[in-house]
Amino acid sequence: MGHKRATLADVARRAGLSKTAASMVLNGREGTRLSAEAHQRVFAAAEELGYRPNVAARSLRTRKTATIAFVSDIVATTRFAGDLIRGALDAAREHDHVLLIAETQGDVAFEQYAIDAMLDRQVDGVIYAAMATRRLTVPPALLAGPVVLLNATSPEGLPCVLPDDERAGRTAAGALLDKGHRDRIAIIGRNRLKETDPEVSLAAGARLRGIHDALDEAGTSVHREVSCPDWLPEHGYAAMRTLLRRPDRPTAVVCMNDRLAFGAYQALADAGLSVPQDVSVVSFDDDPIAAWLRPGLSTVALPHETMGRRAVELLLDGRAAGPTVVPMSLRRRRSIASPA
Amino acid sequence: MGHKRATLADVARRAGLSKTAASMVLNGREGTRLSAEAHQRVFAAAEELGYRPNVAARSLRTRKTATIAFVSDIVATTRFAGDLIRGALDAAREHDHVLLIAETQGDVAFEQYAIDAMLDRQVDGVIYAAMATRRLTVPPALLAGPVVLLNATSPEGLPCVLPDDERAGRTAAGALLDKGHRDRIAIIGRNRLKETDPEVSLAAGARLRGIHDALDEAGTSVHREVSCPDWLPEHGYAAMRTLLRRPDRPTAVVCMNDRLAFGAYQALADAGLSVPQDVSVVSFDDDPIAAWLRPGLSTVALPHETMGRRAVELLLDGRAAGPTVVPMSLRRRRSIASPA
DNA sequence: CTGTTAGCGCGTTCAC
DNA sequence: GTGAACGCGCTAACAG
Repeated sequence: MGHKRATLADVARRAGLSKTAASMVLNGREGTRLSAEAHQRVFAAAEELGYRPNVAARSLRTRKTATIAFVSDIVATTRFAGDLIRGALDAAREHDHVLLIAETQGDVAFEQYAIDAMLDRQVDGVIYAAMATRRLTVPPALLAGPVVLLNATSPEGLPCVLPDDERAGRTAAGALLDKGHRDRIAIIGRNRLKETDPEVSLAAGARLRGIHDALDEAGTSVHREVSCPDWLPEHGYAAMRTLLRRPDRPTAVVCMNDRLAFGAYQALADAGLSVPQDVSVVSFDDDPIAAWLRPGLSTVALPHETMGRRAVELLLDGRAAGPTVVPMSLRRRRSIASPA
Repeated sequence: MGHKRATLADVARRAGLSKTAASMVLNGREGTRLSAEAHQRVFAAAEELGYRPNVAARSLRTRKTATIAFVSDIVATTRFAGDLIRGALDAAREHDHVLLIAETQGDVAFEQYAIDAMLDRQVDGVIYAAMATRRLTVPPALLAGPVVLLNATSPEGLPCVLPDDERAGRTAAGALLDKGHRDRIAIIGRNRLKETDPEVSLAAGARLRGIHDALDEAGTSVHREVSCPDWLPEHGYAAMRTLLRRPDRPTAVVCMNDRLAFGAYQALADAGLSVPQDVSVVSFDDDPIAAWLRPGLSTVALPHETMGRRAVELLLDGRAAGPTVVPMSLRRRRSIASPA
């Protein structure tokens, strides 16, 4: 690949100057040390030869590769991984950097491999990403250089980027309160494990706190809460069915994520009820299905692209410490109405 | 990053040998040239120092970086991008390689930037991926080194990896025929642009041919075909409604992708019809929603993970030319039954 | 047989 | 403005 590329020596020769001079000119060093004429000649030569520096050679001296490692636990599983990566990619490009990616699949051996591979390539820093917002422990090898955690925190208090799930909870509940819902708001998706183990999820507890706080402040409280073994459509379906079995049906439901909401929609349809006339629904994530549902699902969006971007900015900036919280905003669609 | 790493010189010194000896031992060169004892000493020293070669330094001489560029048009938009990448990542790891990723966003300037950045880093080859199966023209700069197209072909006849959409079409139609559907099979998702412009889609035409061929061979033909401006749920919804307006309602429908099928499900539900008792549905892609729908949607899966894997295998193997076709298989769920 | 010396590859940087 | 060394690992040529 890239066989007969012009080297700095070629440029220097063509410009009739030394490699040193060429290097200085091309790197914009030393304002007046070289004549304007020398500048012209070097630029012209570089242009004519299509010169591009060899990053490997350069990094040997400078110890900078303009390359960032993006290591995540799982890239393929969730639709959101792509947004995280895209944001990171965009920011990297803006700063003339490039991304080396690897995934650990939650496997210690793979993780070790990935980290070694990145370090062998002298990356300038690493972004360590989790696909579910959670706390994790960072492999010690990473602590030697710049790291930022993406969608995760760690006990070490490293710089990290997190979505603001607590405010998202307030936002979701607020959207319902604003429309006049009050004493018949239910929650679908309580889950003890997700709520109590920060290594599993940080989102569940935070969203819940936000919801409860908002209702508290409005002088009311949750009507009913249904637990789910996981946050999948089938669990949302079952949860909504149990809510509908009771006579005092809720006027509104907040689902802990969009997949649950999808299941809830199905249960409502099966029961002959319609959204939002009979029951309003609000949720979290802004999964693509939120827009595909009929009526469109109002949901508080995960700002994954922004988060990915912020992570590389923090990494390149270098002076960040502690968490950076990215706001989540409500995508208003048609699933919320005033109670009948 | 990686500040005080041990160098080859450190290893050699500790082993009491020259760098040459250490290098040869560590690279497994020259069977008997060095004593067994020397081998021991070098290995021991390397082990004790945690030595790992500096890839940049090595590549300066060998011109190999054990790094593959993965350049795609769009990573974030579709859920499938992740699978393509994951497959590539897995195969890369198995061959001790690493992936440098970039996306062009369909923008010529971004593409130029990405390619230059990859080439500057002396990647061993590039995988050029498209998120929708289509024909594209490869930037000339890439033709200088090993390239494989992923989910795309090019006029140049470069090595490429494609899903077998034509057989997928036969498979989908076959699943319906097997259950006894015959003269009332409809298609949702005809689209002249996708079917005729290979730079837009190669999948549409191929799937359609497969479906038609299978019906031909069964001595029948398509009952009705509905065009859609795009392959989104809303278009599937509209298409199904137009089918249902006619008195001779189809007994089965094949949707050109799962998102259309999702819309079709909604229209059927709105009409009070049920899948598969009233209408059977089969589709393509195996989007996650296929499993979430009720009943589960039977669909012919895009083998994205396998394709990603195959692409790096082809690239590293080096001797491939022309297309490699990856089979698509039917995910049997509950959306197909015998006609009433 | 067992090993070493002396560059090389490419760009940066120090001392003159 | 320049020569020469340097960063790190590989390798042709050479020597005990």
